[in-house]
Amino acid sequence: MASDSGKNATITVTDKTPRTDRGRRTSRAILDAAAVEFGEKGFHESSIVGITTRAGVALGSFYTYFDSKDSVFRALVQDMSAQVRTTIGPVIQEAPDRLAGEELGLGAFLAFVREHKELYRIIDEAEFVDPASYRAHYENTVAGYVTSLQNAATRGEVRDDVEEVHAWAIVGMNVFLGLRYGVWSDDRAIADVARIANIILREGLAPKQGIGQ
Amino acid sequence: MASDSGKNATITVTDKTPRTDRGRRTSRAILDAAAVEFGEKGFHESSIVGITTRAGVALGSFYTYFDSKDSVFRALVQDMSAQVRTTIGPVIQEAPDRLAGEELGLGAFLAFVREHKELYRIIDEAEFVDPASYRAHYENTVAGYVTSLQNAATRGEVRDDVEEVHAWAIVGMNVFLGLRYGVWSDDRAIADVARIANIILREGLAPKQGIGQ
DNA sequence: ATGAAAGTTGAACCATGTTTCAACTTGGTG
DNA sequence: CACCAAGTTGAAACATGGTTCAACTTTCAT
Repeated sequence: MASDSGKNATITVTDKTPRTDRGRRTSRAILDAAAVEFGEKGFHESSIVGITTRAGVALGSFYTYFDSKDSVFRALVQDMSAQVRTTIGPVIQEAPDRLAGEELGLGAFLAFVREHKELYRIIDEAEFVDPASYRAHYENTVAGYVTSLQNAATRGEVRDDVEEVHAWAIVGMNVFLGLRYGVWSDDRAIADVARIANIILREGLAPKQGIGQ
Repeated sequence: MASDSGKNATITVTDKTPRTDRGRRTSRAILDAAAVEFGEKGFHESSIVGITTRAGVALGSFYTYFDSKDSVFRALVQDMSAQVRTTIGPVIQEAPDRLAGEELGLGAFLAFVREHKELYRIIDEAEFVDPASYRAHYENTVAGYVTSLQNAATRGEVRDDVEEVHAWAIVGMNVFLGLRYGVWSDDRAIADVARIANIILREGLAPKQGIGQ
């Protein structure tokens, strides 16, 4: 107001947000390339040159849109974290009840992981590259689970003492099943894995009771 | 036999194994220091200088016993992997039945993790630094679980269709509980966490049945 | 058309940290 | 006591790759 004349105050926001379409395109290209590069070689083996080469832009352009190697990685983690939530969440909601939702959700998760092995790796590596995001990712996930499970409890769909520990257990289960049957190998049908895991959640590992034996 | 004369064939084994007591001592010191350094700063933030300084030896001594930074890390992963197995295995065995063993085992695991947060971190980071060892670690763990569960099944202690998927689910559950309640925070009593997780394994999440409701 | 803002470029700078190596010390053996 | 293998040392060579920057091009509003 005082020292500036124009309508558009020229703040020193050396914001790295692209201002034109061209910029947005390049920025996107770099982000996508980074996802591929990080997913393929891991954070430390990856290089900015590798990223910009994949993206088909010059090295320097990277710094037009990102502050550092860490910062793209962080951006990516946020992105993936959200993507997972957005993909799986709705699937769980649609199910008739929470436990059925759990099976569908795991199925969707496994499918998603198989389709995006890179994403998985990136989130996992965040434990070391960007611990805060990693923790945030799982704490958010778990928080969502707790709420959703407790709602289900009021509807009598799950035991009424569900709490955080249950949520962490389920999430851990799913994450490992994702690693083993999603990332490492496709040797088992997604539906089978999801079904078996779901039986654990429904009945536990105890031997079938009352069927005679 | 043919070309060598002495009793002790002078092979060119530029083996880095220490030959004297002094050597063994130094080697141990370096390995221990490496465990601390890696556990504290992670693989990539760690440096050889950091390790040798902690160990109280000169930089060069490192290369008397190890080939590279990667190689100590690998040695360490093997070590920890074995340590976990050796600590937890017996605890499970001692239990009256498999499901009880699972609860005791998880308790022991949580205690172990709290006592050795570094170790946990090292094994986890192996996923990126030394993927083969990481995978081997968990595949071994799971293989042990499968055998042990199937034995339990023949004794009627768990459902008789237990297989790999169940094992991965349990391991994943335990790993995440270890991360959350062992590494990240001590805010919950180990026994409580182990008990709740065990109830999941015994009964699942379904609401208590037949108690009225 | 034209000027300025936005975007692009890649060589050069720089920091970091691994690995090598030749001189030196230690400790035990004949 | 002399000798030698084993061990120790840390300065220097070396490699890698993140980050900067000043010149250049494109875009678009006036």
